[in-house]
Amino acid sequence: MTFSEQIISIIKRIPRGKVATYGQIAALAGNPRGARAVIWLLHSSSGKEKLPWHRVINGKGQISLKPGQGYEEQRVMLESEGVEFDLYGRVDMERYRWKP
DNA sequence: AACCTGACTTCGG
DNA sequence: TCCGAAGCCAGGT
Repeated sequence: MTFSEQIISIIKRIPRGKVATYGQIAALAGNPRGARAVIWLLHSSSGKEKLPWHRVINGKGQISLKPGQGYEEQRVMLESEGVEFDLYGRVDMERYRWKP
């Protein structure tokens, strides 16, 4: 299994209504420092691999996409799964973080 | 092989 | 708790 394949399979395991951080995924794939590599993968494979990319957010518990660049879409996707956002667009990690 | 990019993370002030 | 700087990874050019 290559690092990239690990990332793909891991993201596919994230259950509905839960979210994971880039760093968390990288760590599960065996590379605690590979958060940025995860980003690259989402860019290259989110379309063809049918990944639940919307369940991946940053460590602060918020969506990293900019409004008009996919932010709204991701937020709607998550809310439709039951994930709630506060006034600052952050989610309660203690409650929604995916714990494998 | 060097350099750049990207939806990050961590640490110090 | 918030902001900026520095560090890190994989793939493409």
